[in-house]
Amino acid sequence: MTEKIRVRIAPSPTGKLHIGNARTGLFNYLFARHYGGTFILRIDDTDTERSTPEAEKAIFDGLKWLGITWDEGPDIGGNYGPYKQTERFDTYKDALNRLLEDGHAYYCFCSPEEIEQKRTTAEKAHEIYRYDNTCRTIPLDEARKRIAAGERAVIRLRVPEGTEANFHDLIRGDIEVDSETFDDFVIAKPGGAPLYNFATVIDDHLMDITHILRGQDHLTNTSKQILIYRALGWDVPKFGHFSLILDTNRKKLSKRAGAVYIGDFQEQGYLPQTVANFIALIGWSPGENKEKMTMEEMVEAFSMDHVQKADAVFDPEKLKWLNGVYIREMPLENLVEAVKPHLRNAGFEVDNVDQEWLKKVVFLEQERMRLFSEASELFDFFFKEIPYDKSLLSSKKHSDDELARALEQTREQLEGISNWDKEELENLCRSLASQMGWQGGDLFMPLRIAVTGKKATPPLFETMEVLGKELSLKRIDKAIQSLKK
RNA sequence: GGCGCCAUAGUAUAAUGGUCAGUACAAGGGGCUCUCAAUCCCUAGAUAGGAGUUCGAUUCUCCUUGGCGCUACCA
Repeated sequence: MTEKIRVRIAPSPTGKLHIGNARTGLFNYLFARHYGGTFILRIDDTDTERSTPEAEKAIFDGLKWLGITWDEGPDIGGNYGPYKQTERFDTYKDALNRLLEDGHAYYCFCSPEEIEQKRTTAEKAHEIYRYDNTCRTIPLDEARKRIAAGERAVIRLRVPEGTEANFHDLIRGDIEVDSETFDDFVIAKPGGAPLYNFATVIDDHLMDITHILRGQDHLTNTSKQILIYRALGWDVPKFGHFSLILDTNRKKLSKRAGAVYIGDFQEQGYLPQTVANFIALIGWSPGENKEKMTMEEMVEAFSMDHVQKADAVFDPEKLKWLNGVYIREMPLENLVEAVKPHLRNAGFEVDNVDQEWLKKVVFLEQERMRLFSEASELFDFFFKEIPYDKSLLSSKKHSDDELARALEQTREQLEGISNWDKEELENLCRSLASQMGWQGGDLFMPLRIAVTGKKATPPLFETMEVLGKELSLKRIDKAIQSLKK
């Protein structure tokens, strides 16, 4: 590619940053970086009813969190600004006027009610609704007079009969569209506020966008936009349409699927690099057996050749696995800091405790954690009293009485231990078990449950070491009591 | 309904006009081990169906079926 590449994402600030938008953004970013092009963020806020500043901020924050940076945008400016559509209305007005003067567009005075009625009538008759061109022949000066007199009118594009709007898609190849389906569609609301398809074309052209890479849900818009490019006499950019992300029921990813907004993943304790890495893998592969990649590696490897055509299901399980991979290789200090907010959230004291101790706690769980939000459950016995469940303690091999005696004996020996560290603990418990004629595990499991309240924990003696002598003995006592009841 | 897009194991994907269709997650089994995890080994599992082109198709063409998207004076 010799031309200077310019790509953009143009989200509308009507909600939080959706994972699909984030992926489209990421692909555009990777494409731009790979080819040394420019990546632009534009805010498509022509829908003033639904656009909010909060949503706009969520988009900025979400992209930044993922590590996606842009070269031009509403917050940092650039040579092709402004980068918000609401600030470009004059530009649209000019283009609209040109189209009107040239006869490529015309005013339409049909009311929404009339249109709606015609539409339903057509549907009832099992006919395809197309605008019936009622206002197509109204001369421009007459239309202007009527508007001046207070009538409301939208602006429609004049689409010649039999017009084709086929195009070549970078991902899908040649797309052929039945020209019968076009009608004179609306490009601006009364008052001249541009509609999405129109504003987008103007902006993409004026911002010198070379490749429009977006979701497959825009595939039908593309043909309409091509008609607008032609009416304006502009070159048509290249298009590529990514597949959609589906939930595990093969439906468009919705809130029911759990996390669908980038902020959700952040809250649940996913690492940004996990999420960026993983969403890149939905619908794209580096072409070799490689999955875990840094942003730099993805930039290096990215190519439209390996972008998938078929829709892809988002698999939350694999995301968790990947996050676990990243967590395991995190420096302990970072992990401690990452986990703290989640522990605080669960009501655990993490600030006024020995930080070295906290590090040990986190270290014990590092390879067991897939999500930061799992921390509170994994760690609870380090921070709060545990419930004693006799049935959990009981085993098939030994009676409760035997168990209680064994624990009493163990407790006694533990009491006199000189160095409360994992080696000592293990040596002592092992010899105790063999004295009793027990398998190590037969003693370790009740001990584990006594000190942690859980069957699955980090290695017992390391855990006891971190728990400390006092607390460990206290818990063993309680366990003995509950066994005797 | 109309228009469009898509189709490799449960999921994400790799590959070639011609070896046992490869990898990862998930699943099952095993090793290690005080449990869990991590890790290692093993197993099962896919080219939607039907025609055609071809010496040969999972790959190219067509049809069927299925899935999805769009069908606004939203974006």
